[in-house]
Amino acid sequence: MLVRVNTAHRHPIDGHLAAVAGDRAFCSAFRYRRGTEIFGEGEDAEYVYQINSGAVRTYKLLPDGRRQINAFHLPGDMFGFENNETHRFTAEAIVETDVRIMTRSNLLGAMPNQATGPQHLIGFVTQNLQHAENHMLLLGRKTSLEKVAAFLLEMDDRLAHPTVMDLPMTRRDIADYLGLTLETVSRALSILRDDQVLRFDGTTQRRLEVLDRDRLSKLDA
Amino acid sequence: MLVRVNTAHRHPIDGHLAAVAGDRAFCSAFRYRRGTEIFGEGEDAEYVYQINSGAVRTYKLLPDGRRQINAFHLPGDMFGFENNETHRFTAEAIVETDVRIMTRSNLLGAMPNQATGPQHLIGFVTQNLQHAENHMLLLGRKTSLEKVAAFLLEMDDRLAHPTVMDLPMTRRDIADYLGLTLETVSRALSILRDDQVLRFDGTTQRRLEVLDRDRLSKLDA
DNA sequence: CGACGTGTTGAAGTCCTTCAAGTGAGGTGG
DNA sequence: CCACCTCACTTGAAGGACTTCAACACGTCG
Repeated sequence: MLVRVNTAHRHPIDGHLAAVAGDRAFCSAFRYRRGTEIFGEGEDAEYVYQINSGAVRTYKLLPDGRRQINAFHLPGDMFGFENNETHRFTAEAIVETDVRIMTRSNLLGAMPNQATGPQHLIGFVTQNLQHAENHMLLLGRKTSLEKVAAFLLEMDDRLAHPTVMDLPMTRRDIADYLGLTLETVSRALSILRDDQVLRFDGTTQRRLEVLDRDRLSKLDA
Repeated sequence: MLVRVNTAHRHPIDGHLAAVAGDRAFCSAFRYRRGTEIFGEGEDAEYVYQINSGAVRTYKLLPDGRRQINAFHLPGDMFGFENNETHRFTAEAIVETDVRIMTRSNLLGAMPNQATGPQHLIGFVTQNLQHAENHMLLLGRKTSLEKVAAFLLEMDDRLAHPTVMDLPMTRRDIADYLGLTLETVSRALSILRDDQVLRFDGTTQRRLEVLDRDRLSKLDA
């Protein structure tokens, strides 16, 4: 499973949720099974979540079912914080996932007691915005191969360049993240495999090793 | 020219910049000619801007020149505020544009004096994030006709549903905002014109009237 | 074991892009 | 004042990248 070690992409709000919010904050644990909805688009934003283990996808749907995944969240990541009262997208556990939960009011109530509270919050939202801006460039202007290369580099980076990556998401998840179909993602991965840029590890197609990061970077525009 | 009247999309930081930041803040005016760069990606974020009149595009470029426009900014809009020290994209005046400028440090220094300062800032960033999230769905999962319909609805809404819209941006700008080519945008607009959804006003193709907002909404997924 | 979920690969199709030509408005200079 | 240039836009035709449809392989799990 994925283990979060990297510091480059670390959230400003890091470490244990309760530690950030202060002692008064109440923080409890929860477990979601694979495929379970954590919260839905439009629901009241009662809680803020931090992943202990597992992985989460957040996405929006069009009326006819077309899906756009905004982001994948890995251990250590915080998600579900909304400035307004309701969630702007749906969150689902990709695999069995352990999270820490704190009520929004507890977090907000505890924050101002610490001088760095509001800065942390702005930093968190800003980081999400930055990711979204980069992703708009990817979605609007990159080719399928560039998209898949960028995805692999992002995962590789967030997993601190492990020798083998064990991706929690399906090809369809990747496709809905990159604005492609699952077949196109599969084809792109096959091309990269044939070009010796990556290697599938074992029988499962989710475990792979990046063999040539330089070439991958060049492929990503 | 565009006149900002609408309240629905109004920024939390509204009204005159200096009024928001407090009396101590120093705020000056500046004018940019059509096509001029206001700031570049990677530059130090010294100033925060608010548009008095005109229009601004913010965008990112790929090494080979492919461009993705994140957002169009109209009178009343604030832009250029970065939580980190450098600008994450380039800003250019689309037409002759008057802005109010305040140094980042002045704004940040004056903000905490007002109880609502940090909330305003978070709200501003959150609003940008919300727009980016919706735009990712558009870029990744909508068809060309849906994209153009969504663009028209967005402009119509931000201009408070005027009888005639006078768009400041070119077809290429619209295309780079929607992840399309200018020809595809032009074709989509022609289809909408032929279908009596909109009408071009006069000889210039930038001035147009939305004839059927309901049909436009249905076309936008 | 057989059913299902996931992934790969091929072939056909389609939407958008690319290439190309033509129109019209606006600006410049002789 | 108008020829001339340029820029923005439209429209057609051809091409291509990605999607859609389809078949098959492999692991997992009831």
